[in-house]
Amino acid sequence: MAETYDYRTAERKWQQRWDEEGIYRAREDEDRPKYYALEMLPYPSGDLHVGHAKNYTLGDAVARMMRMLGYNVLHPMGWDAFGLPAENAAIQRRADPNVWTRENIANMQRQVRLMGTSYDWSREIATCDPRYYRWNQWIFLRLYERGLAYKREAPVNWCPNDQTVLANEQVIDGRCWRCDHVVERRNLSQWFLKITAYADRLLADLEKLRGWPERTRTMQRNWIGRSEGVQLSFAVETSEERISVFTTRADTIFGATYLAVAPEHAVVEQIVTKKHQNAVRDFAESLKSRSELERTSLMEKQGVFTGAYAVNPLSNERIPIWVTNYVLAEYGTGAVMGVPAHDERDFDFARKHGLPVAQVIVVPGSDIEAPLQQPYTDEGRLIASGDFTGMTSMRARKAITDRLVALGIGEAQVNYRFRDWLVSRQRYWGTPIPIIYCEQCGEVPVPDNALPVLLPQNVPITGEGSPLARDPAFTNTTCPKCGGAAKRESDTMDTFFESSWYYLRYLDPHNDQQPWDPAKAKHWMAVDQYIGGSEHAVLHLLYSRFFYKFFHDEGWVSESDEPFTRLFHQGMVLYNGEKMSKSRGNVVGIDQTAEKNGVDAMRLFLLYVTPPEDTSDWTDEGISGRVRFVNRVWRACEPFFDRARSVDVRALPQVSASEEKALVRAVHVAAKSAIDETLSRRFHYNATIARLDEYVNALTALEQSAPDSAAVLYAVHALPLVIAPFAPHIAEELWARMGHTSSVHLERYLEPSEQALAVDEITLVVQVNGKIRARLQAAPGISEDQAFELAMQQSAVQAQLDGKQIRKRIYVADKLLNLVAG
RNA sequence: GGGGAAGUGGCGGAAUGGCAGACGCAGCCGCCUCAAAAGCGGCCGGGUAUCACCCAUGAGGGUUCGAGUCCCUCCUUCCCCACCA
Repeated sequence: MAETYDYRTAERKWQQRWDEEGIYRAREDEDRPKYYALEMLPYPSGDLHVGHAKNYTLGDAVARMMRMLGYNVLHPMGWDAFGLPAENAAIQRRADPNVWTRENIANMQRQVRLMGTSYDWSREIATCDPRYYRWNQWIFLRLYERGLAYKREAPVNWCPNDQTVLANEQVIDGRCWRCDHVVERRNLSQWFLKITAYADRLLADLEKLRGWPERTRTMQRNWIGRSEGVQLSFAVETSEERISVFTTRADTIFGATYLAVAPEHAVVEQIVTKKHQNAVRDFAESLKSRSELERTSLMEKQGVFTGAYAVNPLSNERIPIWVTNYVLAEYGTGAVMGVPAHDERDFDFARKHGLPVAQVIVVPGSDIEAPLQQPYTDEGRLIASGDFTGMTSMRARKAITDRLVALGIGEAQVNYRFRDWLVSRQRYWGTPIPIIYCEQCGEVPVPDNALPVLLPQNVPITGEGSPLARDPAFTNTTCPKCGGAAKRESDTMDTFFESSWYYLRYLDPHNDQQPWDPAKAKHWMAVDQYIGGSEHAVLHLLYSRFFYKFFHDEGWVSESDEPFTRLFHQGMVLYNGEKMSKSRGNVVGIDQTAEKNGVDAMRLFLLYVTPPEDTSDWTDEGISGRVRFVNRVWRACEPFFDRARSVDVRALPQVSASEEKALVRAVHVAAKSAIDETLSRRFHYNATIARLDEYVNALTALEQSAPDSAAVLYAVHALPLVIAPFAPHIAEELWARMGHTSSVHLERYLEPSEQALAVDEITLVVQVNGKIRARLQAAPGISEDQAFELAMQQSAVQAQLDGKQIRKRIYVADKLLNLVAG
């Protein structure tokens, strides 16, 4: 009676063994090339589902492949453990955020292990651990010393539901990224990180990131939003005030027919005339009470006249100053020159409010006297522009900028769309910001030797206001400078702070002298392959690049100033075509799936169902195909354990029959596919697993017809080696059954042999005028003339050539012969 | 409105410019069985005159001896950004 494969027992046994023997532990080793494989660290929300599993399975297959290809692989895992869900659990069911998070970590760690992943658990981190967030505070202080962390009052995004501020990157379509509540604008004093100081490098270095998806680079480019232009000021007729505007189209300055100012702009109060005061105030008030979402979705351009006029510094024309809803207070100077003839928004606004449209650029091929029916936003040759008339737009921009500089009222300027990163949060479950406020000394940083500033336990969390601010035991302290009574900062850090540098802590997770040893960073960085969802294309990936450039400037990391050499976004997993969610109750959990199908089948299915970057659909029928595959692998090997033992898998078997050669070839084709997909970084293991199917199908077939063949014994013994990165448990079990005492995962991968991959016979396609008329079996390397002779003997070819002359012969060696006739 | 990616059987998908549909799922037929499950074998884009030929990779054009693949136009879907001056 044949023994059947018991995946439950085998999986448990091998996971335990790997753990005990620490076979995935990484050590610095100068003799082998290093490879840092990393998946984005998860938030410990409670349970893993097959969506997580896809991410970790892909990363694990890559790490295992690289390990078997001779690389010294670092593959760590940890927990992004601070954040709002823990606090919400505290509010809803009085759970302690610390206990809640620890329990979730324990459960998710169990599930990640259950998947048979090859992580080095000795490097595990949790960001809510004081031994970790201590270094958050340390890094914050270094940023502070460099002037890269600062506090200021600014209009910020406030989520009334989560009772905290949000970074611009966390506001999606005017809504909170976590709870989807409409975000409000508030003027608050908050901590910022000066990411804009790195704007140019963050933008320019995107060019270096050839191993990143193009669309992610484009998204970052657009998010940074660099634009070159000139900032110039207009005199106000009845006031000492001047109004600065930013424009990328200085060449259109003679076409300015009004100035448009944001309602929040400080100059408005100074210049507005008595007569217009009420209208302007009402207008500003009507906008203030609206959320940013309402304001921007309102698209319709509105505005009121201030009664004041400005003077165009080059044409000396007098133009009215309007307050409008379409000028953003936070971008540029909060004011723009309105050029209706050459800007779509200005055109809309001017037409609505009866402002003149002054054309200053020639529209090619049209009568310049005819009034413009639509704005002309392309470049061209200038008219009606004083000294600059006749110049091209490009030349005029330069000349006009030079003139404005000479007049002392303008300068060339670069503006960025993105803003500094708002990092303070009015929440409990995060890293305390290590700053103390003293009445005598002002803002004082906590000294390094007083770190960490511990997050206090047992603080009441109600969901209203900042919990730390209401805890006097925490806020009351003494000033590190003068020793007098002082107050601690009660805000905590955005959790993206922790995740911006965690990949460095893995290198040196137990260091209590510094966040990491720069020598270790020199050895292991940069991350060779980073794998995670595309939802972090801007947020986490931009922040991390910023941090890493700062670390590089400080000399804490060497080599590159980019942390992630190659990036891969895996697609999400649906269930029966629908998004999985707790509320729908259609989440496919890891525990049930592993129990029902086995982990190897689950891993194989996730890699097989689609290319990894595509959205995959989990179906119960689909996984059954891989369960069948695992069982087929077992049945193909089980009767041959004893005989296959003595076969040397590192030497090709002596075989002559074509079926035997075909089987040996199938083994090597599969191995080559696995290697090619890994080294090309395409990771299309769906194709590799199809080759594994063919391998096992060929093996099963030959076992029927020639069970004693050397090819069968070779293919049986090689199978665990070839499937090891994808189905690690059954691979290990088979390997052990064939007499090996050390792990298959520490073996070198099967090296594809040219000889084994070679074919005895090729099929040569014969075309006449591009249509297939015959197929010839021939030896590889057949000459064109020989092929032609054989082709001409084919009746189907003769029939097509009947009465025609061959004008041309196209020959692709070992593939095709095309006869062009007419 | 701008930018990006993609359209191939009932489904997921495969195919360095060279045999379209590998491999699998579902389905159908058969073997095994008292029966079922499992397993094994076969069929499985459409048409017709079925050991053969014709049509077929969203639609239309182009380049080429040859196009699913490259170029242009259009249609559709998905994603991202969206008053950034």
